[in-house]
Amino acid sequence: MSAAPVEDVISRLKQEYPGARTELDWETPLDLLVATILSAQCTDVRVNGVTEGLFARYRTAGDYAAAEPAVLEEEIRPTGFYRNKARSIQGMARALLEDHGGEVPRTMKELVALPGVGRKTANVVLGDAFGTPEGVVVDTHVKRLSNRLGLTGQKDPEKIERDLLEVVPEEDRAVFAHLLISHGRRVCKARKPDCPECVLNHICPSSTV
DNA sequence: ATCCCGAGGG
DNA sequence: CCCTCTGGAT
Repeated sequence: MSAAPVEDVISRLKQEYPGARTELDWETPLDLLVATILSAQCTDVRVNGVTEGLFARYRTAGDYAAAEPAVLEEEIRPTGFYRNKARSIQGMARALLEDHGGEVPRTMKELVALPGVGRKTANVVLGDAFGTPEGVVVDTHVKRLSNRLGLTGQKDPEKIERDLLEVVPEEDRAVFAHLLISHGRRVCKARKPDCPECVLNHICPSSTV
């Protein structure tokens, strides 16, 4: 079967998940930036469990920069990759202090220049914290569902993003990832996709029903 | 054994 | 392109 029409995918998922948004807990752009760094290869439920206490203690870039590395490592340990993530957070925080007056920058170019921040994290911050998406968030769910739906045949996240930018309307850029992530977690799961319960099963080239 | 809102280095 | 980094759930 050919690729699912992206406008149908979006409209049906909007009906299914009205008000879909990030399920990471955050108050400030810095919170979201840290939470997104912590979310690598980790469920958002686990990230939220860690950030609940973390964000109460670390309110500014200076707080992260001043932390004892071993202490921060222990505080974020349950999210996995804790040494790399602690290094990323502290390097990112120092770069904010040195180059951006302690504030989170608002452009893709500046965000991806921060240690530990790639396009995925930058797209999350731009789309969700600032409401000015420059691209499309491609995480493990967006990657999997975009391939199953035939919206791309690529495996590399940057190539997937290029394909998606061509077909996803600009006004839906930010919500698109949240729709696919919501659906990916509840129905179009990695191990056992629940095709009989999927609202896209009639237009999905990978549907088993 | 596989997967979870990845990034950096080789 | 590949590999590594890490822990916890399923």
